[in-house]
Amino acid sequence: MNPTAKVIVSPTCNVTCFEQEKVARIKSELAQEEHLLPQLAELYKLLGNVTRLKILLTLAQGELCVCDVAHVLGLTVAATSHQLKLLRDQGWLAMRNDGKMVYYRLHSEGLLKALKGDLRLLEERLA
Amino acid sequence: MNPTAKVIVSPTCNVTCFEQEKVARIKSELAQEEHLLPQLAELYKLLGNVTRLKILLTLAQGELCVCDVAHVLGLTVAATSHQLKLLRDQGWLAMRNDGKMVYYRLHSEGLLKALKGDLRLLEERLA
DNA sequence: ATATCATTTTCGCAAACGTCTAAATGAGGT
DNA sequence: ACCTCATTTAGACGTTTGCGAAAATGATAT
Repeated sequence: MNPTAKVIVSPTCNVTCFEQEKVARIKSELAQEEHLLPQLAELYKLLGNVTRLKILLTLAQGELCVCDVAHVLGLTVAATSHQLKLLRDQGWLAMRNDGKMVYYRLHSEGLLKALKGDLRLLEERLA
Repeated sequence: MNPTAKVIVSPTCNVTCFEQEKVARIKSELAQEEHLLPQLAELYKLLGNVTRLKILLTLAQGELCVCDVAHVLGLTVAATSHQLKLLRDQGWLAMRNDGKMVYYRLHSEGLLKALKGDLRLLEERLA
């Protein structure tokens, strides 16, 4: 097989491409799951923050009001409320209103299970 | 039970705390897994980016040189190399040197499996 | 040794992030 | 009505991130 036949330069990114047909195949396969990737990345961004991970583990113990969560975290109530909102906006937390208090809790078990699974991956790698 | 007995103001963060003993218990339990949380957050930060997710899915198909990965992504080689390095630095990618070419591949199956699991969580929620 | 070419590194910049302070909202209690 | 207090929102500030452009590496070929 003539090696030069496999080399091509992309018109879009001006980059040499060696395995042209393989790249093309991967691109088209990728395009099919592409619609889910932004959502998955959003989820991971949400989890990529120690404060929010602590919130999830905290609420795994049951619902708490904002200032108690803030107390656990050692953060401002404002900062805590902000992070709670981010988790709630993506549907992972639910809230309950009682007088002037607001109680937050996990909305589903699924997220916590995924989290535990990923933790296991991390522990495996350490071993 | 006297309600005022449960209310306390933190000396550190100056925040009212209602369920003092529950908060204290959660804090101490959290402290035990605290050493793993930064690592877990780092992993999630790494995954919280569509470009890097695409790289992982791309290399799931087998090893590729940097410029072919760049071609799949539609990005500069420099940007691609940068993202590959981030994934490699955390030990999720391996590289092989062949002449002036560098071939990257997944270092373990575990990460991809975790990723698929988290994707499933996302799909469940949509249903 | 010189030129070529894949890759990496450095630099700069615009956008996003995490927290704080301060102001706004909203629900009770007096 | 007014005050108090839990919570949320707005504004500001320093840090981090993702990318491109350009320079630096490193290896091969002539």
